[in-house]
Amino acid sequence: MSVRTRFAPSPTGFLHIGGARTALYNWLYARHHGGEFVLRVEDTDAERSTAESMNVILDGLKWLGMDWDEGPGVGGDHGPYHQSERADIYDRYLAKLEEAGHTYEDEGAIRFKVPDKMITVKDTVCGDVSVNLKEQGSRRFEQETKQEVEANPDIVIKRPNGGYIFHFVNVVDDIEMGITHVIRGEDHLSNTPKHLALYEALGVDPPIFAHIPLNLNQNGSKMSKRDEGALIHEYQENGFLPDAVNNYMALLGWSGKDDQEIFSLKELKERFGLSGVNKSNSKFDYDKCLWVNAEHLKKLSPEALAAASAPFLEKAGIPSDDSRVPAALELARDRAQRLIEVPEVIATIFADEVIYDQASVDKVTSKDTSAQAVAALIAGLEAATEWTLDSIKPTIVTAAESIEVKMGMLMLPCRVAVMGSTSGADLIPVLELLGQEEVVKRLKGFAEKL
RNA sequence: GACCCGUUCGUCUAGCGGUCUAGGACUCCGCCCUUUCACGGCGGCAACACGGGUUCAAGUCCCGUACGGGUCGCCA
Repeated sequence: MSVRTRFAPSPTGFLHIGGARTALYNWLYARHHGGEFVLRVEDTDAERSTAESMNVILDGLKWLGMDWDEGPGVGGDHGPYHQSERADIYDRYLAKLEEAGHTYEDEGAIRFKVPDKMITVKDTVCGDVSVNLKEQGSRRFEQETKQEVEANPDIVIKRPNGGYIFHFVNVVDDIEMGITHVIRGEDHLSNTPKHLALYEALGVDPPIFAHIPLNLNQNGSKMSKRDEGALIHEYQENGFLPDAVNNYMALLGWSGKDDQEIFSLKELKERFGLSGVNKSNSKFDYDKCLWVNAEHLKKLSPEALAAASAPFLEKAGIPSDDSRVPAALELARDRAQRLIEVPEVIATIFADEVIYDQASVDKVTSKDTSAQAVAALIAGLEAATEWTLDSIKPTIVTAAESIEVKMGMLMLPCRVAVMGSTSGADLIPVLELLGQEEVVKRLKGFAEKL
């Protein structure tokens, strides 16, 4: 059986991590089975839908590396892919429903008669879930008054203004687009009996449903766009790798059932399956997401690292054609969890002036041995006849011996004098990259502070 | 409130009746490596929500309770 999945976002102006994760599961499932992934825009609610708000979502998906076989920008045989342009299709389906006597008018709106019987959702993740819509819908809970009131269980499928309602268009589109597997958030589980009733009234076999658990924030409530890590474009801006984000999203609700946690997109594609999806909601953990990104960073080829870092270097004013950049990036890769941290680690190498971190400076200047240490460093390093990775360390050792201290006593002052901070990249390679002249210059500049 | 779903370390999870004195990962804490910063290595803290069953045997099956989440729109 061929597989066709879909992601059907409404254009809200943000690609939310929950939505991206749903998209990912659908995409992964389709790709794993060699099937198709369809993108459809649910913009029936015209007020909040703009081209721009949709582009944000498309850009997010593209950045993550999810391609769609049909949908906005690529076309396909089942278009149009914006619900706002599919009115005639909905009209056609509504006529079918009307003919079969499944609908009636109610104050200008069209309602669908809900059957008075148990409807069972056979969910791939959640198992069988049964409900009687007529019974259920005959009462409604009013949030404001906290009261149950009588209600019409028959669902509205068309508004008096002619607009169609989600449940109806969702079902029609999935039928028309030949969707075989509907993978969506568990918040839709309770809606699914309505959809099943619609499928039956239309005389169409429903697709396979899989409702995936929700991602919650640290407080255990639904993630909102204010929560850290909620918006995909922020990952991009902060220097996360797309594959790392995919990796982390996949892990939120899916497991490969072994101890592997770091997956490339390709591996995810090979291994993803609905049987690995679990039933309970998960809380988003930014720290773990950072760790996953760091792991992906470590695995990047030098070329890929350079390419991914380029925008961040540019923003920091580091010339990417500087011959020292590749070496500097290697120094940064192990201590940055995100690309945005890369410039912080290596900026001092490319800076004309050392930018001193006051706390680091204080730490060094408060020691009365520091002046002597810096003097020894200047003397030793200035006199060096060789300046290579291998030669610098012995030179510093010799300088330390000249004032009868251990090398460790010189490293911190040297670090702060040259790099401006007690933390940062590996010192010796930085010295090598900077060159003898620059290092001595920086040491002398720092000596004046003492 | 009614209905639906869920409940293993703080968090993500493994576990599909015996191999569980419950495994891995993140975080945190030690130690080692490093005469610098990290990476890394090793180790530690830490969980089967509760109560009843079923069974020779239950984290694993069943039923309750509690807690959490979801749905109940002429939003999607």
